[in-house]
Amino acid sequence: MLVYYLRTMARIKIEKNSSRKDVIVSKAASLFREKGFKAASMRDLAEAVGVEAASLYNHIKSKTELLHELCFGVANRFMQHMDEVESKKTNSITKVEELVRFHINEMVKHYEEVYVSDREWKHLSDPYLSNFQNQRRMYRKRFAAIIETGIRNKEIKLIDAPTAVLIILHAISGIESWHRSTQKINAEELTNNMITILVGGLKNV
Amino acid sequence: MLVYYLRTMARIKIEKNSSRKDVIVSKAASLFREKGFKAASMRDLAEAVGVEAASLYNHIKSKTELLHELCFGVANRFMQHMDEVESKKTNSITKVEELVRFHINEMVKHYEEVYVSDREWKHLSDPYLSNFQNQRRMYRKRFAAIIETGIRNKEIKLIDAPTAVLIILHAISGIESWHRSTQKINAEELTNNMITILVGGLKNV
DNA sequence: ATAATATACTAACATATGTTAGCAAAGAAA
DNA sequence: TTTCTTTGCTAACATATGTTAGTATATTAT
Repeated sequence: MLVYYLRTMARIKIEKNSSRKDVIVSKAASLFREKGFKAASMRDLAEAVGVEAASLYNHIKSKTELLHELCFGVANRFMQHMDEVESKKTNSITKVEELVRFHINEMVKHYEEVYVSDREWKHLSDPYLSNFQNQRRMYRKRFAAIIETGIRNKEIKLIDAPTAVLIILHAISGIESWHRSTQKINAEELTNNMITILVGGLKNV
Repeated sequence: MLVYYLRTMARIKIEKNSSRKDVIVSKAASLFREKGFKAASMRDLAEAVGVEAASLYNHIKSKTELLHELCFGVANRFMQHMDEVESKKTNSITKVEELVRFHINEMVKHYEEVYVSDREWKHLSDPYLSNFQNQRRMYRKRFAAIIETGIRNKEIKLIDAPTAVLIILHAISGIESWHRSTQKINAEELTNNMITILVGGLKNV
């Protein structure tokens, strides 16, 4: 008896409530994170997805569209959270702490996307590029405003607020190294350490 | 009378005590910083230098060699400084402060190179890649060791030292945003703000 | 002035890359 | 089953890119 092993056509496997495009975007995130946007080719992506490069174009418009989706997905989440925090009636230090916690949490849970949004947005093209840059600027301004309020209320030291924002945001993006580290402490411990250092400082008083 | 405007051959202009290769490496730094290593082409670089792409190869071996030079140039300076700091007989907080000041100073004075070394080393290829990664790991370990000593001496709060290092280094790399900012405070002021926040913390005590 | 070296140019190569066209197969709707 | 839509495949394209070969032209040394 002859048995013919006919190769069936590949198919992108999807989970419930997710499209094939979602799968592609998600794999793109981890590829762009690993190699960088420019160095990651559509053929690489296709292989990761388990399909031929041309097939991807049944689901997406272009490589850049993938970057859009990733960058704005992340940016929107952050913007929305900023709205929430601003509307709360807590003091400034608490707001700062909440923003920091959210950042860390996003970085830990959606590592690849946040990382890509943070490091690869340069490769967006206008009008998306300017749009994205504006959103970032806005976010930082609003963050700085919270710190400035805290300074006026004497909750926070007299420092340059934009510099503080810059430090905080970049410090958090350092979780990248933590994420790759072999001897990771757990996420909660990491968060607490970060809050201690960023909010409380290093010096023992 | 006929006047012939004969185009003379282009030539890479050099300053005293610098080779043509130095000029190329330096221009490469700013290109790689602006566009990223992969997105910056040798033709871009050639144009920046004022010469045809092929001519670059009279001075360099390959595009990757440019990245080597940049990355290891920076790494070596940092390693050497670490040697100096370790050999000093000051307390730990002072050592940390000195390391931070050096970082900021390097970032401000050799912005492009430091930035590239920090963000584009991924595109190195072995054996340079592993070599570079090892150097980084070593540097962070030595930095963490200083902090740990400080913790034992009760100079520094009881925190996870590797996390502290991670925060500090990434916070400093945020100077990139400062560097691009239109309303820069001056470098000294920035440094002091950073030290205040990183070493002293945000909270007003 | 002549020879030797350093540096630049043009042309071309091999390869990688994003993307499209046209067609085949699979799944869903009728 | 038949029809329609979705999703995949192969082949090919245009372009960009790193790099080399071969040659011409400056600059430096003799």
